[in-house]
Amino acid sequence: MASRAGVSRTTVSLVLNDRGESIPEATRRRVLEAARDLGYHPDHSARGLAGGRSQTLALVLRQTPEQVAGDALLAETLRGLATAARASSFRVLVEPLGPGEATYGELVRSGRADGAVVSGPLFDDPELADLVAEGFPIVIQGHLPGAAAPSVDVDNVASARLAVDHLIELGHRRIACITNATLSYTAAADRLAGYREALATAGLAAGPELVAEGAFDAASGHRAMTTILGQGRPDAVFVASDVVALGAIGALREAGLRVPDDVSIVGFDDVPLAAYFDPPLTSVRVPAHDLGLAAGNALLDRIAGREVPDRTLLPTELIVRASTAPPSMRT
Amino acid sequence: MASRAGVSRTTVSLVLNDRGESIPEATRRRVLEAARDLGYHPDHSARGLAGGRSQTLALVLRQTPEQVAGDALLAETLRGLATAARASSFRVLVEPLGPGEATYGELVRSGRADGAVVSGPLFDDPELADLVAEGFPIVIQGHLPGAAAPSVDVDNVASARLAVDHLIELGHRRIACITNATLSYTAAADRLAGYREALATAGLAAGPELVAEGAFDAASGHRAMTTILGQGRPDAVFVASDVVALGAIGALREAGLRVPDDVSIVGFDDVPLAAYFDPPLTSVRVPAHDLGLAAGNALLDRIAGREVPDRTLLPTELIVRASTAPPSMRT
DNA sequence: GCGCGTTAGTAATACGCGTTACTAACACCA
DNA sequence: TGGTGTTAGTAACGCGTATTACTAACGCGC
Repeated sequence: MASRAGVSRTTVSLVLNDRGESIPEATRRRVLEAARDLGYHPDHSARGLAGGRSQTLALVLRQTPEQVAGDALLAETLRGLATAARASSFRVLVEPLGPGEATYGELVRSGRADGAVVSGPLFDDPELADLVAEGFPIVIQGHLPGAAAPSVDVDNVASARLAVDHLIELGHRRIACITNATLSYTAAADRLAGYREALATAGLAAGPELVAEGAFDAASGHRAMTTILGQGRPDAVFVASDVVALGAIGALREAGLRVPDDVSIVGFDDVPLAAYFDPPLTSVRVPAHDLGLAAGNALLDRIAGREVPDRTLLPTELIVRASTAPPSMRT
Repeated sequence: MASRAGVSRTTVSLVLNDRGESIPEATRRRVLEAARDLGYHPDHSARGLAGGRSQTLALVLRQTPEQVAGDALLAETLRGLATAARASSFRVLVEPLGPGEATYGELVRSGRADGAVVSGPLFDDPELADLVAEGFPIVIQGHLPGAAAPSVDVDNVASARLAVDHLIELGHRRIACITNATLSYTAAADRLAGYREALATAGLAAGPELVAEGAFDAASGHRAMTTILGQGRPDAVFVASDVVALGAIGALREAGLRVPDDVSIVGFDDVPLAAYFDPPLTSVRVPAHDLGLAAGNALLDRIAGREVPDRTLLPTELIVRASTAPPSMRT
């Protein structure tokens, strides 16, 4: 113990935690110097035991490995979360859950983490409900209808409208949609709902032949686009994921169609590479870093016992690039 | 304490840690049931304090925020690391370091983590040397010449040769190279060295006008390609990063050149989207998951006091797609 | 059938290392 | 001399693990 440098552990503790109102500058400095010289850092486990806090936030990834690998925004979200955590001297523990593993409860129950941000598919997650019921601080990243935990997300419905309205304003009429995932994912369902709302508001048709489901990766976008093309060529397509959109663009190219001359495309996420797709992709920018930051802050608030809004929706922004254009004159 | 269910803490500890050779099945079951009913999990801090272990691996990211955001393989590596960790009931703490922050030492010194995988730029990292000197288990992901810690990486020189040899075999003679980063990054220098070796072996020229530096992102690839084109058109280009390659392809397209008809391109990393670039990119596949797995296992070995090879190099594989083809007959 | 060494099964106890009351020592003022 | 701060130390606690200690029950010899 650094107390070897002249004082008791109590004093050391007080100084190192800035609780030393009553400690004169001289003593304080002595302690600080000794700590530095010895490279002393209070043992984290001991602190946790004494204080009942681990100063750790868990990030639970419920996605499949493939989704995790393909999620271009994950790193950013993680950075945001870590930034929020560090501002309160917390750290982030990442727990990627394999399929079928739903055992992150131990993390919070054992006090390994003081709370958790849960991200990914959730609809069939009894563990989440248990933990929330037991009063553990949990924040959902994304949206889970009916969950008792606060959630942080982008406004998927409004964002999709943003994208589709852009296509409508350009003059497109026959607008298709490729979802980012199966509709059991609320994000996918919400984006599709936004698409439908936009069409309805504009009085445009939204027949089922204009909608196809993607599944996170480019391959699924390719398939979905092919399906849609098989039922007639749309003027434009709203693809609810940039990665899926890349596959869709490939399918269009193979069908001999040009983007945006023949078909306009809007993506979603504004992945770092989107600006370098061919053509550069018009997309809805998701503030990934802020999402992590907001989730982290919400979780820290819950841990501190503060009130947190049930639902936090971050704004998105449409980034217009070259994949969208007015319909060409040629029929 | 779960001992409320009939026995002493000692017994509980023995049962829960499978140390109970001398505990009859009946008692064992009783303890297990009580623990389940109460949702009891031993307090992690207390265990850490008693055992002197936190069962935590730190992943320290020394990269800049932009590099982290653009690193398409990070999630995979993290997954691999987490997989290795969990197999020994460790968890992973991620510590993204902002520029100028070099203070991850506290993580290990305070016992918050039992060891660390350090990834990213390292050449100016005195903290790393200190920690290694103090005997903390550290594994470097990547390569830092002169560091006293074991490292895990792909064989960048050999991998680059793989890529360039492919171009040579196709019949290309004037082969350019765009690095993935500044040459102060050993990975970039090594890949460039591999390129040069391949050319030298084949007796081809490698003039400085054929080499340009990228810097992690697509924009830098665009710039680098433009520079190279300004000094004459190459037959093929080895771009030491898929992301950078995408920018380079864009520059070629803008210059009116077709890939692979006019210029062949080989990338590096085999990012998930590479197969959907236009054209699908020939690339060197980096086993990101295995890299994380290997780093994790090496670190766990060090923590357990086992010997670890100084340097582990994982093999890569060339994935041939449509961005490379023999030189066209037209001059 | 008694005494005793064994062994099995479980409990008691001593840490580990901080934090946080609470307390003691000392100086100074009234 | 008693009051009042100031400064720092003592002791209790948090909750496991590991080691030692104990208590039955058991086997065996006489």
